[in-house]
Amino acid sequence: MTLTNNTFIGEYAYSLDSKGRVNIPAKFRQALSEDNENTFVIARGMDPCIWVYPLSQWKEIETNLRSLSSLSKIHRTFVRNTARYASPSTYDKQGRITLTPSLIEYAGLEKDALIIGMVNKMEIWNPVQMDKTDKETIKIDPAAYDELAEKIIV
Amino acid sequence: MTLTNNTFIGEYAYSLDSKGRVNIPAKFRQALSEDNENTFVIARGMDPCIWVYPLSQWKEIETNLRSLSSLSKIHRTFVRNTARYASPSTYDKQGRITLTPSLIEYAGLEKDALIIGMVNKMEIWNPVQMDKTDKETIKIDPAAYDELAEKIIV
DNA sequence: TAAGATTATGGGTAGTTGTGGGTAATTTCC
DNA sequence: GGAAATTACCCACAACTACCCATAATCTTA
Repeated sequence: MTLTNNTFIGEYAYSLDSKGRVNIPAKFRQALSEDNENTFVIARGMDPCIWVYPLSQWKEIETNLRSLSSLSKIHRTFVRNTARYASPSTYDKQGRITLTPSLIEYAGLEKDALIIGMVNKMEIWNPVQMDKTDKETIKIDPAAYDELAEKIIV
Repeated sequence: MTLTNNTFIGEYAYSLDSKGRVNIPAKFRQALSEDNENTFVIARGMDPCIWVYPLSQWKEIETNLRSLSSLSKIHRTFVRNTARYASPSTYDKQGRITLTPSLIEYAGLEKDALIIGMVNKMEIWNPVQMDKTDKETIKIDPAAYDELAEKIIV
C-alpha cells in the first residue's frame, strides 16, 4: 500500500550488479506520481551516500539553482558542486536505475546497497558505512535534538 | 533522458583533439531547444574555464548587457570583458564544437577537458585546474555556504 | 496449499556515442 | 591571382549504454 505520492519510508537491502545497477523498491516506484516519467535524479548526499530524488523534486532544486547569479563566487561554487555529480536515471523494465561510477565511488558502494526512505527522497548506502555513521550519531549533542523539538512534533 | 530544455547537469571527461575540437555530451545536445540551431556561444568564465551558453541563453545575456550604461566604468569593463572573447560555435555531425585558441589558452586546456553542467550553461575545464580550484573551495566561508544550501537543497 | 503474479538478479544485443583522421571548400597573405 | 593555411564537412571504427529477454526467488490470492 502506498501512503502519499512521492513519499518514501522504510529500508531495503539490495545488491549492485556488475553494470552499476540497483533496484528501486517496488513500493517506492509505485509511490512515484506520473509526471516523474519513471525517472529519478541521483546526486551526492551530504553524508557519504547517494541521494535519489524524484524528477519533479529535482526540478525544484534546478529552478532554485537557476536563480543564482554566476557573478558571485560562492554561488558559482555551489551550483557547480550541486549540479556536477547529478544525473537523471530512468528505471528499466525490471525497476532498476543505473548509478554513475563517480557516485558509486563517492558512496563507497560495493556489492551490497542499503536503500533508505527519507520521505521526500531516498538514500543509497554501503551498509558498512551506514553502521559507522550510526555509531557516530550517538554522539550527537542532545541539545541539538531539543532545538529540533521546537520545529517538529513526533 | 533529458530533463528540461536548455538545462545541463553532470560531469563528463572528454578530450580536445589536435584541431581544437571538444565533444558536447550527447545529453546536453539533446537538451537544446530547436531555436538554438545547434549553436552555442563560448566565452571566458569568471573562473579559469570556458563558459558555453546555448545561443538563446546568450541572447538574453546580450539584452542584459545592453541595459548597462557605459557611463559607469565598471559597467564598461564588464561588458568589454564579457563580449570581447565570446564567439558562436555550431557543433558538427559528430557533436563537437571548435574552441578558439584564445579561450583554449585562457582555460589552460591541453589534452583533457572536463565538461561540467552548470544548469543554464556548461563549463569546460582543464581537470588539473579544476582539482586545484576544488581544493581552494574548502576555504570558502562555510556559514554562507550552509545558508545557501538550506535555501536550495530539500 | 497450490497456482499465478510479482519481484530481484543475471546476461545478451543492437543502436548510440566518442574519437581519430581525410577531403573539399574557403579564407588569408604575399 | 595563386599558393599556403585554415576551416567546415564527411566517413570509419571502437567502446559503451540502453533496452530486451531469461530465470529464480518471493509474495498474493483463491
